[in-house]
Amino acid sequence: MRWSQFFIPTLREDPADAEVVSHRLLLRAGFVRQLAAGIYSLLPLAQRTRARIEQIIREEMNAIGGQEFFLPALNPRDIWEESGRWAVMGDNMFRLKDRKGADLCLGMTHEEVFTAIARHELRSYKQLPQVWYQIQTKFRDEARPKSGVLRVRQFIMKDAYSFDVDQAGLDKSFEDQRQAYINIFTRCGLKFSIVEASSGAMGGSASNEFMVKTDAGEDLIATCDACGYAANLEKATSKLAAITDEPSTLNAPEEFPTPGVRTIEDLTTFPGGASAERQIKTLVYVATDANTNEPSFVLALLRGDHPLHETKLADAIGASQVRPAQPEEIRDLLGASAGSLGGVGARAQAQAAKQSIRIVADRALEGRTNMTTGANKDEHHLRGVDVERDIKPDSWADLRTVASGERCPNCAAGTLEVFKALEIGHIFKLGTKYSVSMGASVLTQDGKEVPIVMGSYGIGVERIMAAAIELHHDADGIIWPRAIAPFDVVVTVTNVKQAEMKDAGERLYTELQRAGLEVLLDDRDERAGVKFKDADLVGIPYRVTVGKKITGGAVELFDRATKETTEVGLDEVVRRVQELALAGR
RNA sequence: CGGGCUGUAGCGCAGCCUGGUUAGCGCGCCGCAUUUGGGAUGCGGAGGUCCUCGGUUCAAAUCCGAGCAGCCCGACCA
Repeated sequence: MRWSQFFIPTLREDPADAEVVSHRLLLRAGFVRQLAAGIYSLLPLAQRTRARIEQIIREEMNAIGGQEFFLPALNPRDIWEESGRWAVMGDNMFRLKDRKGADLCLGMTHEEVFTAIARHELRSYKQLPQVWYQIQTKFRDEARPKSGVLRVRQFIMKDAYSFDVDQAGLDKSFEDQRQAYINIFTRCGLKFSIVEASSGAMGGSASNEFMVKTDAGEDLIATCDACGYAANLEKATSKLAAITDEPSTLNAPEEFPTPGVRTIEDLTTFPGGASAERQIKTLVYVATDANTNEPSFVLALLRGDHPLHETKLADAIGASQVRPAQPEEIRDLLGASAGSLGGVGARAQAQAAKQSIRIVADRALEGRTNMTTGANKDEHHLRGVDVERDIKPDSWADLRTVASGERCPNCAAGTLEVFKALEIGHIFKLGTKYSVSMGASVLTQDGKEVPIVMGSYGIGVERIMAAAIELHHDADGIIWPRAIAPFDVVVTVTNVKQAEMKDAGERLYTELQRAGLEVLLDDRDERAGVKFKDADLVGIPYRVTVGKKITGGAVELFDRATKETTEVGLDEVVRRVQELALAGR
């Protein structure tokens, strides 16, 4: 392409609304323009990068036997009713009606459509496994689109689905996808972590997220450099130093007045109180059951200095969502305000209020004795509490949020660090959630009908683009990883009015293209400085500068990443660029 | 959905509080000249429903009301 004819609307100044780096640079370098909140147009440069990313994805998907489809984005209501997600998706789903008044939606993901195909066409174990994928537009009516292309309402996703006859088959398909993802993101020049994650409303058993560490991300992950342990904070655990409780002289908890004490912190300084590690934190939640949608009360117990992770609580009790109880709800239930709550006698209190509660205790409380907690009576606490003897939790679960500096759960020496991260891919073992609800089954070798065991695997294409920028940029602009740059090399003619330079640039342009490279020829009648600035901003990995040295048969080769310039003879520049650029593919 | 902020030329902004000639600045854009290796200089020029609707007023970018849109924080997020 010739720059003079190619649409690259670069901006000199930073756009006012762009805060995150990738957003700012995608706008400034002429890759995208915003149409509405969370809706972006990809301009020709972005379209080229997108095509390269998609090509890498296709190659890796095909390498594990994936077959490419293209499904409709416009979906009828009925399949979403069958899976139960017409209701579950709530306001996040774009809905519309056709002329007959029938309900339609725009696809947020495609489990339903792929499963609808599978149930009609897959009959026998002999047809399995199948790995189906597509690269397609997804629609999600985000409550708050933000951060440029990172959180949007319309985006491109590679979504893949595997269909197996049994769990062992799924394990293999999942592992294939995992390896393909590693290849894809590595080829795209991204440094990433694979973390254990909660599968949430997708259902299913296991899931891995592919995360890029960046402050532009919205997730928090914990990683251990020593052993490579990595988990989303909604799953992460850590090793705690053991606490030895002093034996209590009490056979039962003893109540004592604590005027003015409203928090764990207050009680640590209260005469006769207790340090935070020796207190039990009692939180009241209202949980919505994932199956029945019925609300119920849950008491979550944690060590006084440990924060609750709500997703862990929801996962632990099979709730689709949890919310903190309102102050009035708490008073009706336990007869006291937050600040004086406790698990001791809580069941009886709730029963008296004609409510039932479930008590879930964090594992850090296992075996703990002689602790202090609220008495369910305002400004009174109990001391000498033995968690198992006096509270008898219904279940134990990991509920606490880990923090930087805690010990790795997976190795002896490591320490956890918590980082902000951006999710670029997510793979799920779905199991039979959709095949059962939508009736997709096959016959096994011994003639038994079994639901197909499914997996679901997604990659956000624009997020790869944005993550690459978050990771690779400097004060002058983007530094594209070579494999996904919109062009391999830009030939910059410093002065197009000088015939010798112009001609040499044209010749190089042709020769580099013949060598199999994607080449941009900067043939604009601009000053050299403008062209250098633009080339840096757009982030093309290599620049061949055709300038005054052309009279001596030499040009300059500029490396965008290192900013090093080397003088190269005209006769060898094509070979040099070819070596460098193709090495990155 | 709660809280905060913003809407004036393609982009970045001033003007608004305290209403009053022709709405201004920088960048970009067009023409000419001189320049030509890191976002040139001079001269000339084009470009505006001041977000929308309604109200107050002799007079509204400016005051009042409603609405719409965008950004940020939070809640939410297959």
